[in-house]
Formats: sequence, structure tokens, C-alpha cells
Amino acid sequence: MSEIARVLVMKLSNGVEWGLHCCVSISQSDGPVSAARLAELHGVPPSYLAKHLQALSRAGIVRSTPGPVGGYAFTRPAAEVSVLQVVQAVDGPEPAFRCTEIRRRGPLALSPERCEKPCAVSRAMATAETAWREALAGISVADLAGRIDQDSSGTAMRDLRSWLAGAP
Amino acid sequence: MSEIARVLVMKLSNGVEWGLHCCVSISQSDGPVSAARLAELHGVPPSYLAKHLQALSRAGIVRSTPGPVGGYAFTRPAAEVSVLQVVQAVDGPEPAFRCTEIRRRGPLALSPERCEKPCAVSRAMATAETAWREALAGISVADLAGRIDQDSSGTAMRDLRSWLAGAP
DNA sequence: GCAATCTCGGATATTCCTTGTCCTGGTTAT
DNA sequence: ATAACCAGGACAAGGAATATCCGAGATTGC
Repeated sequence: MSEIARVLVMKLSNGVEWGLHCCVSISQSDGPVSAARLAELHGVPPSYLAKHLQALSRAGIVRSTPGPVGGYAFTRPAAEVSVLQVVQAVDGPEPAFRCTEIRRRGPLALSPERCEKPCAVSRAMATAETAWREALAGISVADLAGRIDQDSSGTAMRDLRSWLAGAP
Repeated sequence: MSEIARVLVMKLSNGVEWGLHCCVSISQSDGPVSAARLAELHGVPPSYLAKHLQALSRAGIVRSTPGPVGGYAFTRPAAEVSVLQVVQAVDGPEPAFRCTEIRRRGPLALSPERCEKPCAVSRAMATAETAWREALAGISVADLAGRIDQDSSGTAMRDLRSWLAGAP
């Protein structure tokens, strides 16, 4: 058995992927899109997808309308919704690296007043996460839709729009 | 109950923090440092810390020597060990975002030959992770040690070295 | 106005991973 | 030879992510 470290690196819930694809889909619809319909489109469990859509709703990215013709729709143009906002809405705003304040333990523990400033390790990790966040903040849902359309030579968004319009 | 999304964001195992602090400690010692000693210094469970140190050893960052005066020591200068290498050694090299190829499912599923290129969502997340990785690659363990020393006005590394030297 | 129907929303189980411990075997210095 | 250390795996416990269900509320059509 020559397997190397199998432990997983920092992990992102699959809800992030679902949420982003759903945002792209919603951006192509005129009216609201229901959770059941989005689940069918992407082939994912409806009840679970609903949970992530609710998170988007709580974050104010989409607005939900009840009733027979209800569903989810954007509150603002897709060009003004960044990927970061969607990711943080679904997975929460907490950083990946959580400092345990290891320097305050053990025989060489630092006094509390010496720990006002975060430690160098924590700062290094925070810097990297800021770079990650800025990269995601620079991409909008509209950008994603445009790129997907380019990848498919213009057919993807057309097919998507027609599917969303038909078969209510 | 007016609580907002409490779900956790992408998560990094606490072994990352331990591994980085241990690397800083090892860098300040002349001889090898044993796992039990590192655990005592940082106030963490020895058996569990040993697991992460073994990961560092497998990755070739440190070299372990058995025997009464054994322990862990760097294989190369601390200035040539990046934070990224430590993080990936402990937590694995896999990306945080795992594309499920959602576009190949549902009624508008794309054909396999149209999925050779990763989808736009996956590319966006990969770009952000690259930025994260580059930020971590630009910081070395020696840098960390230097910054910790600055934070403590020069006492931290001195105290650390003397603790490592004494009380074998 | 009223009922039916469809929607969201939160509370609830289940599975999996992370955390943590322990034990056996192998290697080195005294 | 003995003692001290590392390496790796088996194993248990806790918690988070996954997945599902049922109730509350709103809109449509009559």
C-alpha cells in the first residue's frame, strides 16, 4: 500500500457549486424559478438544494416569492453579484483557518496582553485568504454566464432560456 | 431567533496550525526535536500531533531520526520551506473546490466530449485557489520565525531556543 | 370571499469525516 | 541488551455535511 496522505485539504461544501450554477440559471430567466425546477435542471436532491437557496435568500442575493408561480429571482442585476457573495452566503463568512491561539498554551505561553495582535502564522493564513476572496470578488455571476456561453459557442444560454421558459 | 447563516465556510484542519508552529520551533533547534517535546511545548495531544509530524516527514520537509536522541529536523534550510508546502503536507494537495460536473446531469446534460475543458465555475474557483496558494508559497518558515520574533521584540525566539536546549 | 394548491422555511434523521487514542513493530544510541 | 524514539494501522467518539419531511404562508382561480 503505497498511498500518500489521503487527508483532505480545506473543503468547500458542494452547496457552493450548486448555488453558483443555480445563480447562473436564475439569471437567464425572466420570472422566478422554483427550487424544484432548479433541482430538476441540475439533477440534485430538491429538498437539499432548497436549503442552500434559502441561504442565498437570507443573504439578500435572491428574493423568494411564495405561491403557485413563485420561486427565486435576483434582487439586483447578475453583474452586481460577485461569486464571493454567493460562496459566503452558502458556506458562511468564517475564514478557513481558525487560529487556536496556540501561543497562549504550554510552558512558554504568552501573556494575554501580548496577544492583542494576531500571531504571524494567523496573519500569513489571513493574507492568503484575502487573496482568495479578492479573486472571487472580481468575478460576477454575469461573467460566469458569459463564459459558459462562450464555452458552448453560444448554445448553452439559449438552451437554458428556452428550457426555463417551457414546461412550467 | 435572528441568527444568520451559521454554516461553516471552507475548513482547514487544526493540524495546519500545529504543523506550522512546530516547523518554527524545529527551525530554532540545533538537534532534532521529539514529538513529545513539541507537544509539551504547544500544549497539544502528543499522539495526535505525531500523526501530523509523520505527514511532514512523508512529504520530505523534515527528517525523523529514531533512537534516544532522535526527533525531527529539517531536511533543508527553513528559508527554503514555504508555508504552502507545510499546509499541503498536512492537509493534502487536493483543492478546496471539487467540481461535481453538474453540467453533465439533468435534462440539459452536456455530452462528454463537450466537457473536456473544466466549466467556468470550476475555473473561477481554481483561479482563486491559485491566488491563495501563491500567497502561501511566498512565505517561508524562516519568514514566520522572523515575524514572530519581531512581534515579541526579540524575546520569543531567544526563549524558544533556550527552552529547546534545556530540559532534555 | 374562499378553498385549493403551490411555495418557502425550519426542525429532524443519517452518513461521513475529523479528531483523538492506543498498540505493535522497527530503528538507533548508550 | 536496553531504553528511547519514530512509523503505521486499528479503533472509538464527536461533529459537521448530507438528505428528507412536514408545517406556515401566499397566490391563483372560482
